[in-house]
Amino acid sequence: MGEATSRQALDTRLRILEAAEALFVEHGLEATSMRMITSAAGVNLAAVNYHFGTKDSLIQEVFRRRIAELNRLRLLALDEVQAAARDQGGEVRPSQVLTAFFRPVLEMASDAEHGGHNFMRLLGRTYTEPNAFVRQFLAEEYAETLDRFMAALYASLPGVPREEILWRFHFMMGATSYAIAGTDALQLFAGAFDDADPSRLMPRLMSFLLGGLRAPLPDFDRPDAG
Amino acid sequence: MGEATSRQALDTRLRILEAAEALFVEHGLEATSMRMITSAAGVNLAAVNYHFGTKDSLIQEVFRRRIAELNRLRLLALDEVQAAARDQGGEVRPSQVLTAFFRPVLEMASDAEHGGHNFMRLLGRTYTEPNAFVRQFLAEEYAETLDRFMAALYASLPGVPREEILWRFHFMMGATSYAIAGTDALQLFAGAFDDADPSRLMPRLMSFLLGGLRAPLPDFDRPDAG
DNA sequence: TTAGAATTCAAACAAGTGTTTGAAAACGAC
DNA sequence: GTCGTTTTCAAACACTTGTTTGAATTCTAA
Repeated sequence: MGEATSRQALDTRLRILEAAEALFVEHGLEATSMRMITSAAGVNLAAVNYHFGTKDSLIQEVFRRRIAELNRLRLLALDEVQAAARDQGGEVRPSQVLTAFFRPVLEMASDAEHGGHNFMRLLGRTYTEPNAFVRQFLAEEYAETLDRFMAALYASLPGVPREEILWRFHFMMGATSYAIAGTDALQLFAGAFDDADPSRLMPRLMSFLLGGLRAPLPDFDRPDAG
Repeated sequence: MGEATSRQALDTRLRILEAAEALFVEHGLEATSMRMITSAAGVNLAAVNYHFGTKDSLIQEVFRRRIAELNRLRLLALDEVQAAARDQGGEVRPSQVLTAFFRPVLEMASDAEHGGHNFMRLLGRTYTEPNAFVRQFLAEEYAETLDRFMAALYASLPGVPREEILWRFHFMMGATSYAIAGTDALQLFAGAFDDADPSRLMPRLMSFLLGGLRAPLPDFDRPDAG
């Protein structure tokens, strides 16, 4: 773009990003071709390469802008609960840390107006994405945010082995990923989710996550104990 | 194959299936080409089309044979706990239902000898697979097993709304999927899993899942309650 | 050993892939 | 209006994709 970028050029860039995002959700990264993207966006085929360089760079940009916003909201929420705890001389509770991390995801996922809705369905499955460069890039984007949240979670659960907290946080991300995907992706339970009200998803998921986090620690000598 | 199938032809079929499985795990379904499969299997390019028809049929067969075995083990385990409960005049406990469903997955995933190890990593992410025909096919393969397990879980949790049990089971599948993927796939928590002993994964996951299943039901009027 | 089916193989097929090119058009500042 | 830059466009590039073909080979059963 260089020095001057016309309004129309910005528009083209944006149309490509949003068309790509929607198609990535629907068909996956590999199965979405440049021609599918450009024709959906109503722009010339060469526009992607002109504005983004390569398809991989476009993929990267699709993820980058949404994750940046998502992590901004997460860290803002964490700042707030930590400040409130300091003011009251108390400690941040584990549930507050979880809420700060997972609420922004669900809110973006259930927000039909902005494009976040589509994207969150994409993000959930990208964690296990085979494409190496996507994985690498995603890990980098997440690193700082995860560090801060894990530190907060460790502090809120003194005495609990960090290894266990880490694993449980990992499990929680899986549950959340399916929570988002399940609202409109594959229906393994065909037509079974009668009550798929997105506003009820958050409390549903939060009570499950908290239950899992607070569960008795595993006894490695009695593996089947429940 | 028709009337006679030579030992060598069966061998070719099997080599293709196993090469395809390994490559699907590593690169994904779309990104794995016929030529990658046949050269990894050491067979001619046309062999896939000869033995399986199309690439999609091959994909289907890769999933079918593993899922069939997985669900066989699951239903066997469920039969056992249900028979034991009948003999003792008691009821099946929720933890027993969960163990019957999730233990076979983790056992196949941690079994390095048979090919199940690779496959489970693939299965976890296929639940959110964009490819429509794969989703459709997977839902069919799972239908009967899921019906029996959900019925058992409902029976073991009288008084709990089925809608909530369904959602929680859905969350559990997500947590399990990440549990398997996380042991060797993307390391969002870079190098953080010091203790990735597969034999400890089962108790770790089970205590988390049970904690989530037993969590207080969500209060839709106080969404943030924890 | 021989007839017939099953399987393998090299080569080619049409269609689709991401990317590049160079000319045409649209733009913003003077 | 003019100049120089930015952006669009149609066309082509080299390459990969899944699949098909027909001949050569291997197997099985009589």
